[in-house]
Amino acid sequence: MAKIKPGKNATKRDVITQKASTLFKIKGYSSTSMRELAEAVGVEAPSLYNHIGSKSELLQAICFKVANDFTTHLDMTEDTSVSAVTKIENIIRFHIQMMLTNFDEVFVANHEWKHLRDPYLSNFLNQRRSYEKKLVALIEAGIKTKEFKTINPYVSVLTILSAVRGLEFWQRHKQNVSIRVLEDDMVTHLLKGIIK
Amino acid sequence: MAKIKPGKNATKRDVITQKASTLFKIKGYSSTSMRELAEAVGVEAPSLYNHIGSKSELLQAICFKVANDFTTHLDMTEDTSVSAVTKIENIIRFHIQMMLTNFDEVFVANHEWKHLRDPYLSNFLNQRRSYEKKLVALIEAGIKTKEFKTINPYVSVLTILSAVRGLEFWQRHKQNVSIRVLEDDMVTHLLKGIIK
DNA sequence: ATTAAAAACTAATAAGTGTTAGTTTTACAA
DNA sequence: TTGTAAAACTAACACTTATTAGTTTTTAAT
Repeated sequence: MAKIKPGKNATKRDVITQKASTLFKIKGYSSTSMRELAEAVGVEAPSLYNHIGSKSELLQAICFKVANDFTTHLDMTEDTSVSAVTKIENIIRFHIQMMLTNFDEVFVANHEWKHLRDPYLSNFLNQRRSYEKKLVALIEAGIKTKEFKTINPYVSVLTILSAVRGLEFWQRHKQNVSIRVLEDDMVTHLLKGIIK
Repeated sequence: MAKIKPGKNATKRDVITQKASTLFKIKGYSSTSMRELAEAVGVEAPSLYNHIGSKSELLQAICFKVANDFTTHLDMTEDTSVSAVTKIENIIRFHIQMMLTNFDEVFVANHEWKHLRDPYLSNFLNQRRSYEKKLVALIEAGIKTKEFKTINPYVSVLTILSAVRGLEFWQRHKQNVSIRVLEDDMVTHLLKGIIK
């Protein structure tokens, strides 16, 4: 009785991982049982272990998939020859797009990474720290070219990353604001402020 | 053997709640066991129940304490007769101060509210929604008086609240940026942007 | 010193956890 | 149609969970 039906280019493991993302997002990693996950997949719990190694392996897969996507995009952006403002704008827009198109995975990577165990926990934190450092360097470059105000670059990175993360909360209000307005207005707010 | 020693104006229940805040912040609500909490307090697990009703009651106390603090401050600010800019600035600064002085509780309220059970879950979400609405109204007022750009007020509220929440991540980097610079630069970034 | 309340303790319970072992069923190529 | 590998199943394990019951110890007022 092979109940798990993968889509065209998705393995059964992918299906499980995707359902796990949704459940981890809604209930949290610790509060999601393998029996619940199995039910979401349409299978008994032990059957999952024909496709995955463990529960924590699922969390690892989700977190590092997201981390790698962001790192890859940042590295690409660094190599383009555009102004610092444009680079930052591109990065902000990429974050917004990721939040909108891969919501569950990004949410889990943002909230449940603390349940990773070493060495994965350390790797994840190192990767994130490295990502932040590159962003700080970008802001510093923009300050040097006088594109940006001379505010503390780390505070700006913090402000930008956090604001973008806040799109988590936007999900519930989708109906009132179009994606276009949201993206443009958030970029405007973060680059130019709200004061006229 | 009365091991729990409350401070001057703190009941034993307060001590337990505070330790719970710290543990819930570090490990998450679901991953924190009553045995762990008891150990942190210096007592056996069942002894906790002489002072509290249940684990979930602790989460409720933490979440609503924080929610009420924010609501109270917002209501006070609404009643002052200053410009919209000043009101928003005051609110931003209050959020930053709360993040710095009541970090554990605020963190738990921000991250672990999903483990509340009804009717507390609904109450909490309603209170938060109401808070956001008041903020939106403040931004709208500022747009009407031409203090603010005409961007979507909900997006701005989202951006501000999320940016401030991001101070969670700042904890680790305390050494590099002073509280004063952090607060001022974040306010500047959120009000005036980063572009010169 | 006696007493009553408060708060600690030990022991236990019922439910839920991730996971393994062993077995049966399914899917598919020959 | 048969044989084989993949993947499902049931049963079970060892452990942890929040919480209750019942008992003993501590605290503090008389």
